Amino acid sequence: MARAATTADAFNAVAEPRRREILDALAQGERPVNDLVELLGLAQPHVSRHLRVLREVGAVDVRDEGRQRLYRLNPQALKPIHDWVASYQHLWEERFELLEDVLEDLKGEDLKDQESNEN
Amino acid sequence: MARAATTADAFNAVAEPRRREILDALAQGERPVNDLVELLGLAQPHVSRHLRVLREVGAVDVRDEGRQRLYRLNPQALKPIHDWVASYQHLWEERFELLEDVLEDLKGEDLKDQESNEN
DNA sequence: AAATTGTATACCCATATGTATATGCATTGG
DNA sequence: CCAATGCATATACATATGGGTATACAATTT
Repeated sequence: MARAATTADAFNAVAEPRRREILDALAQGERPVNDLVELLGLAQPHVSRHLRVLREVGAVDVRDEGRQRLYRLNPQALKPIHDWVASYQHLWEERFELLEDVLEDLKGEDLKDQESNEN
Repeated sequence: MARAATTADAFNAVAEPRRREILDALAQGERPVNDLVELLGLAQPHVSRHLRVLREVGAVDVRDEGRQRLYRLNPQALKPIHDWVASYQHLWEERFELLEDVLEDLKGEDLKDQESNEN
């Protein structure tokens, strides 16, 4: 077996820096292909290919407008990635959590002043 | 040019599901290779290879303990990924934010007559 | 020292990458 | 209806993946 296809999932699709650039560009709004060609400095066929990959994993949507194809970001496709890394976030922020634990303990010992505050 | 090396950065390293599994396992604590072999149901050489990739991108650290090698998660290596996706988070949560705004407005205007909800 | 255990590395293979280049196919303009 | 424009797809190529299997190496046990 070879490496998983770039179209296998968002993780693979987004591993390619150019595709991240494309998504970054589309985060600012819908764009035709040639806009991206200029922005990335890549040949048009390459951009089209990258867009195809992104489309296949649902990271972008297309819309036909005359002879242009307008690509639009579909951010929800990135959510699985976020969900996965987010579960690690507390690990690199452990120090803060420990601090919070301490504060929690302190609060527990004399919490007669406050009762509810949400964040 | 072929696809970027899996060792190019955390994005590429983590695109492989088995490597994510390994990290998930290590999130619960230091483990020797054979533990992971059993956990993943892969051949030992493959696990060693995956660990090498993860080591090269700094996602894991190793420690020698007798004839075992204990691998440990280094969560900070995942931070760049988190930082990148996090910048998109507000986009897929926009709907909720808008909804919250609306609710806020409704509450402000007449907060006695409110029970319908949207989907 | 020899045997055993725990890992790492070497080699083979099929696959699919990303870039390059050329071509195909709509849509719009004359 | 023909040319031009905006994209997509087809083909060619070097690379390196992940899995398999065999082997090498280090530490411990005997």
